[in-house]
Amino acid sequence: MNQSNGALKDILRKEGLRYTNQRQSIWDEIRSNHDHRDAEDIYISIRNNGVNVSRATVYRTIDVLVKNRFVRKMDLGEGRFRYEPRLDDKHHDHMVCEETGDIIEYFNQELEDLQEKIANEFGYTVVRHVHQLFVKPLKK
Amino acid sequence: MNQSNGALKDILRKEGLRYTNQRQSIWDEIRSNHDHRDAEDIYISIRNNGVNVSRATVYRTIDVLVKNRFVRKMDLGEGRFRYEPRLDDKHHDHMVCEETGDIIEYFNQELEDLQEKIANEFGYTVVRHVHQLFVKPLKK
DNA sequence: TTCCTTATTGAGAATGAGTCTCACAGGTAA
DNA sequence: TTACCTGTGAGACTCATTCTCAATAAGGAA
Repeated sequence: MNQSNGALKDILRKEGLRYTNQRQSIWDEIRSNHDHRDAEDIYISIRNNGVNVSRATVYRTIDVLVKNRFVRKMDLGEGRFRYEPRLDDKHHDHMVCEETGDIIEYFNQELEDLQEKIANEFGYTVVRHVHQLFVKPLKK
Repeated sequence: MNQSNGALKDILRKEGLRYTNQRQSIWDEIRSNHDHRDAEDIYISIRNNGVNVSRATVYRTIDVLVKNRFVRKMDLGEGRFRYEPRLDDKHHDHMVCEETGDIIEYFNQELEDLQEKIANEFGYTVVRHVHQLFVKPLKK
C-alpha cells in the first residue's frame, strides 16, 4: 500500500467512514490526472477502467475528498464544477485563455498579501478567495 | 421620461429590439434596488408590483441588459447568478462575509494593475476577471 | 469464520436554475 | 386593412447535482 492509499484510509477513519473499493477508485482516478476535470469526465474515466461505480458515489466521494483537501473544487463559471488533485497542496489560482481554453496555474505572493490588506481595510480577514483571470494572448 | 428610460430605448433600438412594458418593468425593478439579487427575486418583486411578466422574459431581458452593461451578472458560487444595476458603471469586486452573508464592494487599482502584470508574465492580457474574497470579521 | 449492525451503493427519480418551443398577441410598414 | 414580424407566457425541456430507498457489503463482535 502506498502513502496515498494510507492517507485515504486515514481520512475515512477520521470521518467515521468506511474504506471501500469505490472510494479508492475515485481517488485513484482523480489523482492520476492533473487536468481540471468535471465530475462526468471523472465518472466516465473510472467506468472506462472497468470499475463499476455510480455517478451518485462519484459526487458523494468527491465531497469527502474536497472536505479533506485531497481535491480542489473550482467554479470557472461554466455551470458545472471542475476538480483537481491537491497532491503537493501548494495554493495557486487559475488563468483561463478565452481563445484556446487553456488553464494556466499561477501563484503570486504579492497578490495574496494585497487581498488580505484589502479585507483588513474593511475590518475582515480572508478565509478563502476566488481569483480567476480570463485572458487572451498578447500580440507579438 | 427620465434619462434611464431613454437609455433603455436607445439600447433596444441599437439592438434592433422593440421597447415593451415588460422590458421597462424589468429594468425599473433591477434599477430600484442595489442589492445583489437573483433572477427569481427580481421576478417575484415585479409580480408583487402587479406587473404580469414571465420568468422567460425576465431571463431574456436580463441578457440584453447584461450585454449592454446596464446590469452586472455575478457568480458567487451559489449555483445561480446574482445581478446588480450598473448605474454609475464603476468597476468593483466583491467581498462576501461568510458569517453574515453581507456583500461588500471594493475597488483597488493596485490589484487591477497586478493582475495585468501577472497575465503579461505568461504572455497574456486580461480580458475580464473574477475576484471574490470570502471573509470573516477581524477579532477586535 | 460467521453473524449482526449499519454504512454504502446503484439506479433512477427529483430538484432547480436557466433555456427553449410554439401558438398567440401586438406593433409596424405599405 | 393586410401582411408580416417580433415579443410574450406557459410550460416542456436540459443538465449538473442531489436525493431516495432497497439491496449490498464493511468490519467489529463472538
